[in-house]
Amino acid sequence: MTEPTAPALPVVRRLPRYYRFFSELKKNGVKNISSRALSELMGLTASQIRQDFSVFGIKGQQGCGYDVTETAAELGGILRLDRRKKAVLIGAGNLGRAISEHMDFEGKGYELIGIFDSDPALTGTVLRGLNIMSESELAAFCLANKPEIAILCVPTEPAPELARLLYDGGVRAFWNFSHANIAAVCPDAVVENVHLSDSLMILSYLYDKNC
Amino acid sequence: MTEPTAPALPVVRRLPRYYRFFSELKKNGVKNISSRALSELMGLTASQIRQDFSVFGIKGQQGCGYDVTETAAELGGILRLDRRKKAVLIGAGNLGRAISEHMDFEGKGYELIGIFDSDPALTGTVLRGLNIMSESELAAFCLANKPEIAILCVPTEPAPELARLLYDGGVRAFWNFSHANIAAVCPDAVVENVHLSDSLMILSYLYDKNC
DNA sequence: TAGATTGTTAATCGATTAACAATC
DNA sequence: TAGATTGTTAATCGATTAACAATC
Repeated sequence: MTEPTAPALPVVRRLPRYYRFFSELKKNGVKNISSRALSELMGLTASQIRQDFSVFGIKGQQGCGYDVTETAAELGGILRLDRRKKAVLIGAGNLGRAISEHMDFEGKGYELIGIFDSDPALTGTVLRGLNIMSESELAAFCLANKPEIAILCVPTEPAPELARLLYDGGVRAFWNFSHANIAAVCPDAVVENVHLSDSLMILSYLYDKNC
Repeated sequence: MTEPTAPALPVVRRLPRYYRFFSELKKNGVKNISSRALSELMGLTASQIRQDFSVFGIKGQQGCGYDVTETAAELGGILRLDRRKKAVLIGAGNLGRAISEHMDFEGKGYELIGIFDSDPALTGTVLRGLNIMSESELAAFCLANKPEIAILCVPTEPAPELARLLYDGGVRAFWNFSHANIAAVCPDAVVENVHLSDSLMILSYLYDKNC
């Protein structure tokens, strides 16, 4: 009896993009699309699309492709955008403020329930309709409100300790903008890293190569 | 006579991380490190590190590993962090403001020389020491100042047109935070996409799978 | 029915890992 | 010299692509 293997990460990482394209097609009133037509739109091979979809049991119909509305809903369901997730944001500096005001959390099932910062000057000021709290209140807040996900917009140095505090408060998912190794201090938590500076360095490399 | 093949993209994407680790080691006064010790630090295999380094001609010494200072410098050179690059930022909303104030551009060789926004209310206000300009001034600014790189912090809809304007003004590299397909309208430009919302959706998937 | 297109299996391609002779 | 560790080649593993029978 073999365990059903989890979908490969490269496939998972393509899901949000599929979701975006199907949402867009739906908005444009497109009813069906073949893997062939979608492949041209997305710059993938039709084979890969069919292969990816089969991993998640997304079914089309021979002769007329995939139902746009149905597939969009399935992709959203696989990504669990419907599932309600309570989130806290740690760090209300430039990045934290931008993330809190720029992202469409609700559209992805996230509910931002608390914002924390170590700077006393920020405590009590309002961001996205929430009073910024002191990091000293974090542990008690977690116990009382049970957030599941934390967004780490703090510098690399304080990040591991804060992550551990959140972990001990029950948080098991981190959206990590720092360079700290969160996985190392939070076993069996999931960590999605966003390394903006790495991305900018890669651009520098690619640009120069291109010249 | 075969063309020397360009380094594979997965290897290139690991370079900034190597650079960060070597910079850190250097800061900590570490003189040498073996691929084995580094592999444990970074969570990679020693084989992969040696393989990656050999792609870029980074040499160690049998018996005592890689010279930290030297390797850090080589990695920085490969990433062209030394090379001066003039950049413009398009879009001074939440995200644009955060990026402009949060990122260490100088440390990566970037010089932010202009910020643009379509909102007349923002025109003339100061951000990172620069007067925000109207997008109507963009074409003339490019002709006069020759930026090489643009940071796109605008919504998806206006992004392609703005990118094309920049492209016509000589910009050949885009750090793209929108969902627009910039490559489609800017042939032979390099595009590094940052899709924050995709990242947040992946976290949602991974978290739920983990439960 | 005939044409289009899926779902899946097999083939290919590329990336990672293992092994080891060379050598500091 | 002996031990450690590289640089590189060969083996393995995994992901992508091609092919095609099934079928709407």
